[in-house]
Amino acid sequence: MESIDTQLAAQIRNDIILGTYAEGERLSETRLCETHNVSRTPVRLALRTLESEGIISRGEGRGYTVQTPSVSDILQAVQVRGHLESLAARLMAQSPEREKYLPDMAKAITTIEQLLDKGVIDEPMIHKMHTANKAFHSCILDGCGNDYVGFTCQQISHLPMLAIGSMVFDRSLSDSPERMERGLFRLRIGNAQHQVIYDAIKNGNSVRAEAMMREHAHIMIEYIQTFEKRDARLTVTDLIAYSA
Amino acid sequence: MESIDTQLAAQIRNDIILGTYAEGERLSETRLCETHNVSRTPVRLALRTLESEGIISRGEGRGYTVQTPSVSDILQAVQVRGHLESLAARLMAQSPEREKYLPDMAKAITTIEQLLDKGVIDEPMIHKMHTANKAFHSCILDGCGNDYVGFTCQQISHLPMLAIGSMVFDRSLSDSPERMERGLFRLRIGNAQHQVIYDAIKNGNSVRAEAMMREHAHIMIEYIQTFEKRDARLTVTDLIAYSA
DNA sequence: AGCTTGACTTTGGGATCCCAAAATAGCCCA
DNA sequence: TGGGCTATTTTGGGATCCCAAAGTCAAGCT
Repeated sequence: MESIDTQLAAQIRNDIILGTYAEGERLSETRLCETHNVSRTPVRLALRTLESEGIISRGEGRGYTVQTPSVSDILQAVQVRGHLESLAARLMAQSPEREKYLPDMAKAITTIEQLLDKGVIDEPMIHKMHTANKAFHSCILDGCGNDYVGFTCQQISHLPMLAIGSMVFDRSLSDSPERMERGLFRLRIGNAQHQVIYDAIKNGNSVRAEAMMREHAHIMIEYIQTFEKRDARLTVTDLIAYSA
Repeated sequence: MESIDTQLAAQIRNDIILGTYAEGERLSETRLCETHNVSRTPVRLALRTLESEGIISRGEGRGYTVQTPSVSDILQAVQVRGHLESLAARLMAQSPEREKYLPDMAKAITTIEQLLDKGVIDEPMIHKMHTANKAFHSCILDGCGNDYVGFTCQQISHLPMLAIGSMVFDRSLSDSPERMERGLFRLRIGNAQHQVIYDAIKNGNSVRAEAMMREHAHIMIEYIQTFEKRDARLTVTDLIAYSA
């Protein structure tokens, strides 16, 4: 059982990300107590947590002000995470202990390959893809030997699309076969990059590992930007619908 | 006036970093209440803060366990920060709004140059150096256009040597003139790198800006490693004494 | 009428209390 | 004597209370 303050933090975080509160709105402890039917103790702990996440901020005077993340914020955070992952890839390629993680990485690549060979993108497939992708990326963060890379990634992982191994799926691609094909193609490119990253890390080619991971991370940014082009009014809520 | 929980968090953090608590020690809320003569409310808030900083962790069961950072941890965190700063330098070189920060950066470089020309390293000089260095690095983090770079840097800035603009000074260098000269030489190299980074950012040369910032960050790591070579039993406390 | 000042209200920080879960220790039975 | 079960104590989560500081409003003064 999770403690109330953790749940509460999750709820409020969700509300903020989904835009329930207005940007810059001041939220008071007592109000949150009433709306969520809890006492002030867990509320205060939850607010403290959210403050450290940067989702709310304790400005001058009373009360916390809401900092609703925008699509542009998400893109920025994705860029930071990608950059950190590229460091992780480089470090792992130089780490003597990388052997331990290589089998899991290879397995993740194979799993993704098999999923793609089926040629369909549906909910269970997306879920399995996400699991395998997460496994692959976690291996690199864990195996790089620098705990702070993973730690700093964690610090922004509460944002939408920023959990480790998050992927973007165009939900509209099941509309037409050609779009589906395009979606699959993009995912195949992603997995080909996984393979290159894997080989580079295995062979100790740190420069190539870092460069390819950077490119790999860049794919998500570009993909999100295509969404923005398609719909200039893209919201964070839309993005969540696109993420796994 | 700072709230009690903030002070308390700072105190406990300090105690942990200085090694007052044993690694893996379980610290209980009630105990901290007695030792610091406060009630449990601020203690709980402080522990929450420290948990989000990764200095303590809430493992299985009761109580928090202390995670004393080691010299190796500091080195890892410095590496992460350096990598993030290299991203910031690249982004700033690509940002159209970088103009605004260029004068302050130039000024910081000039200030450091003038301080170095005096040829002495003493406390007030170190303090001024730190201020100017901090100004330079803050400009890049602020001017890169990606708020999350600075944010993630903040997340590890509670560790020793990881505040933005932290510098390393060999306290033993005032012993002999040749050591002093060597210290000055190292600082001059650092400022020369500042100049290169500044030029690269100004001219929009993002590749060079990133590469030079990476090199610049690497200097601190190497320097700390020379301390380790000199004294294999180097502690975090020693490091703090070396930092500005 | 506008400004100032003082009373009242709101709100957040801190302390204390209560309770449930967990750790511990002791006890009983095989 | 050892293993498992229960009783006791410890500890942390949540609620409530108190107080001081900040905000607000209104009345009085200029």
